[in-house]
Amino acid sequence: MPRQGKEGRKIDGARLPERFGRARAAQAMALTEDYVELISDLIAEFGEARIADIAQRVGVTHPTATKAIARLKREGLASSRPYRGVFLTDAGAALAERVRARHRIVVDVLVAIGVPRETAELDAEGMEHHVSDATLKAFKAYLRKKA
Amino acid sequence: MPRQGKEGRKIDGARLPERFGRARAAQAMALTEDYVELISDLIAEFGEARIADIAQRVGVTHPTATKAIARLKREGLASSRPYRGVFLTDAGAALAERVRARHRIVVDVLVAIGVPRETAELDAEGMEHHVSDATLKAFKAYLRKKA
DNA sequence: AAAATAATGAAGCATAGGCTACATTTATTA
DNA sequence: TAATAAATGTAGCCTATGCTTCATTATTTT
Repeated sequence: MPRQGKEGRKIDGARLPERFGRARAAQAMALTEDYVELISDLIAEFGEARIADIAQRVGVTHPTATKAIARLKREGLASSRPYRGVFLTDAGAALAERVRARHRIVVDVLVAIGVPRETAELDAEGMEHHVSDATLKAFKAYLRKKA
Repeated sequence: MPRQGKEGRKIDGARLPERFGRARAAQAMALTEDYVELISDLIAEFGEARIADIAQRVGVTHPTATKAIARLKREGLASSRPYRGVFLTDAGAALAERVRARHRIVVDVLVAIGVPRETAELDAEGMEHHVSDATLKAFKAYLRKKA
């Protein structure tokens, strides 16, 4: 089979690797978003978010949760002191709020389209992390129009 | 702060870790789906899928692509011989076709809702892997109704 | 056909997110 | 208050997916 040589085929502009780089970045952000939202939920529900509860809800062992929290702290989204609960910084709380709002919108759009509510909740959990601001804006407009 | 003790609070049924386990599994599947679809594209376009082209399009170095292909082979989705191109097994080709069809539907739904085509293509790339069969079915019904 | 170029393979390292096992600290309870 | 139970911390290992570097094999080109 011929190799590319000096005049070899070039990558089509519409299919640059950027497409996949996005996916990898989004995946990293997804975990962050999930943890932050969960911490926010726990604080709202119990007044604090503890490693054991976080681990249990995420479905990992506590050392794994500890590592994740350490990452959030590195990123300035959470804070904690030894043997005490985990708290969100202002940045973390703001992120949690954005995530929560986006989640609601994604679910509402899916339901509006005809997806059963329960399925919508499950799928939104994975999909929401890949919804760009532009798409979110379109979703909001769609819901407004529908209402 | 009080610990759980013998009568500690229990996890709410609606928020079982399953939610997160799903996300982790989906993420693993996503890469598989992307590679399989890409190989299918390359074969359709050039008659063969070569490591170098796969790597370039995915945006990784060739050893990384080689590892990914090795995984596909382990999973029975692809085949290859040293210094030759990569091919899909029947299972791999079938998966590629399903992925392609789902991608189209997700993009079409986003566009129908009012998302700009280009944005829809980008976001669909990430979202599609989390669209369950149930949601896909609802998407199809929605598009039929719209048409 | 030899030399140069392109593609593939293989080895070794890094990082992220999992886990288990064990040490330590805090909170309950006897 | 001492003993027990629960929660947290720490260390070390595993797997997956990246990377760089270097060796090898194919293909082009001279």
